[in-house]
Amino acid sequence: MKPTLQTVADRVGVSRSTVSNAYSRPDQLSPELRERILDAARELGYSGPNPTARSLRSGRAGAIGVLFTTALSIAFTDPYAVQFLRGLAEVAEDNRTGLLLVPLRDDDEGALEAVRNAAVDGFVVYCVPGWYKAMEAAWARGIPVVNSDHFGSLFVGIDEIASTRAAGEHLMRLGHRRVAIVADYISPDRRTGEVSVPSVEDLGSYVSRERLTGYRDAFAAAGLEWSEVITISAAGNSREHGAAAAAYALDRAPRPTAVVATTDLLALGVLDALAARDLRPGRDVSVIGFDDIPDAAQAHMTTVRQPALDRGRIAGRLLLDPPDDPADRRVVLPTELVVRASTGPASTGSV
Amino acid sequence: MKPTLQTVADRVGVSRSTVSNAYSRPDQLSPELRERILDAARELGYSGPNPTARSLRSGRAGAIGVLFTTALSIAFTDPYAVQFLRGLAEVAEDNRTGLLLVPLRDDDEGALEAVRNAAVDGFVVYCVPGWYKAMEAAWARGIPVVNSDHFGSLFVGIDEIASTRAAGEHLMRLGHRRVAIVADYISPDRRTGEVSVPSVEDLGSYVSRERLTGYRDAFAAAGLEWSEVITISAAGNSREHGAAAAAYALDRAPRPTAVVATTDLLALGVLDALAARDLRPGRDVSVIGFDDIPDAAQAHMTTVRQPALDRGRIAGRLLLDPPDDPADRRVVLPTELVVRASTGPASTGSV
DNA sequence: GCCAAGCTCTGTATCGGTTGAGAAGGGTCA
DNA sequence: TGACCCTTCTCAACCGATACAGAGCTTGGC
Repeated sequence: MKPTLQTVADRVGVSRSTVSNAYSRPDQLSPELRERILDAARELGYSGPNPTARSLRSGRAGAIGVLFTTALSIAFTDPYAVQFLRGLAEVAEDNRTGLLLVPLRDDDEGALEAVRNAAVDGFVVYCVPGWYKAMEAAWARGIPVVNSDHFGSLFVGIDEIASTRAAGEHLMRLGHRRVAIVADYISPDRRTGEVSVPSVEDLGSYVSRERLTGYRDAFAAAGLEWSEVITISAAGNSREHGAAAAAYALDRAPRPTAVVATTDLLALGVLDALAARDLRPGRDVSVIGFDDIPDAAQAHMTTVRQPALDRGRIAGRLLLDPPDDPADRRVVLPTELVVRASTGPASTGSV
Repeated sequence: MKPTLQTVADRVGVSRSTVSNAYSRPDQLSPELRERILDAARELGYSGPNPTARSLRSGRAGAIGVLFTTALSIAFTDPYAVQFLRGLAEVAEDNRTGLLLVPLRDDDEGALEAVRNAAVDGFVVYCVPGWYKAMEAAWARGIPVVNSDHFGSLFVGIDEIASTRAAGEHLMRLGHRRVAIVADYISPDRRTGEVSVPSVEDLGSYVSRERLTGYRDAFAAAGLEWSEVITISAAGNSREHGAAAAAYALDRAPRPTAVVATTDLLALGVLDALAARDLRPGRDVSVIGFDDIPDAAQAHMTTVRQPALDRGRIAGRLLLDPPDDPADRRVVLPTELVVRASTGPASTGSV
């Protein structure tokens, strides 16, 4: 039988409360008694109060739930995601809180159960497209949730629309009129290939929806109809998927003069696809990404910089100490268009 | 006030147990009553049994603790680590279990508390060098621990010594006699630079200790004294640190004809350092890594392949269902020396 | 010398469920 | 008709701790 508080209490001849205090509120008892208690505990092999029991009584789980899509590895493969997580972990660490990764299965029922069963003080929704019911379940738990789409929930993010609108305007100023967009999560079956996105508003994924909206608006302002823009679905957010998707843009005639992507990882894949075809970024085809991960700078890629680390940190703070004022519950961080060599004037050359 | 089982029970007019059964043991009550209960729950905004309370009673936390060193981001930056984690997550998912990342602070006391406070069913020790007391605390919890150094604990790994011995023999066969080793966690203050490692056995990090031992043995068998081998500490396991460390080997005279590293990430850094000096891998200087991450193949780098995904999977299985037979509690997976272009005959040229 | 204030420690209620024994009611079978 | 069983639900104990009120004893101020 594992020792409990009571075991130790009996051994020392004090009450259970006193042993509890020895661990949780050292100022509540004399140092000598505390020492005796800790000695007895050591002797009995008692390694401190049971975390679960403590959680139940104190009402604090000591963990933040992080909801993931199925592909955990993909999530960790994205430097942006890792940075976000790191910011989150930093704050969690300072608050003596852990990070509970909740892998969501593909089947809805399993995902719901996972969310309902997670012993956490709050959830961060992370790379989870809106069509998962899991977000709903998280919200139903009645604990703080960062970045759900629910009204009144906590939010930290950027002005996605304005960010890509700026990028789009940059492209329009350069004279591009044949443009392709590579995006993740815009086809429900998650395949790679050209898809028709008649109304951006109906997209399930928040991020893709907003980023596409920004581009659409910028293009519209310059007189480029959305229906003329080629939208290509990538099966996942990775360099390889980006390259595969880019093929659908680059191998058609007339070839687009610009290919933009909703993430840097996808955009790096587009650059790979250019290289494979001996096309020069910024001259033959302009490319824009999103996030500004370290590799983007190395690749001299134009992109939108967003503060990933800060996003994570703020998500953590919002969760662990939700502000009362509704205005403070939504934080919008600034972004910046970083122009590098991968964008240039539209090539007027043939095909 | 949040609704509880009792709230729902009162509403429907049944006992608390019955409501509990409605969620956890549907076969114990009539379908109609169950429906009525679930309806009432929905109406009251009750989202299922409190996970913490359930854990307390049932004795299952529903999470595996993953102990990390401080730099969470570093851990996620290593593709090997990500693969391992992915294997673990896969098994966890199948067992309706989450992954609790426990960030360990630098100060011992904080780390201990984090370990003692984690509501988990077991721990996986992950990139934690031996000098952290946290491992001790995990063991003291009396729950399964994978890969602690304790006798009788669960273990999944590879024969590190034999792996690097094979790599070392490969190097010896090629005639190399001026060799440098780049390793992480071999200097307590974690700085970059040449360090003296008189006795490999005393190294705190299990992994570095074993891998260096394998090389030492292979070198010794070929008549190369350990004291003649240059050992260089890297401040962390990353490409950049690897490159920085490599400088201490490459910029000396006579220059070593081979530089081996304890991880692929470090070895890739060594290759970067070679490139910066216009030295040809495999011709001017031979390089060997460890892990065989995808980038290693792309860089044509000789390395030791270990099954990261399987390691994660098996770690998970050991933890969630520890075998009774002590023999089954230790799993040693096979490795393979993958010879690529980064190793070649020792260059006999001047300096 | 007396009362208030402080310091230590105890007792009891409670956190929100799960569990196994058993009660009530209806049906089957000889 | 009575013995027996099955289904459906209730009861009371328990999981391992924390919170809070208050008891007993020392101190300190006046």
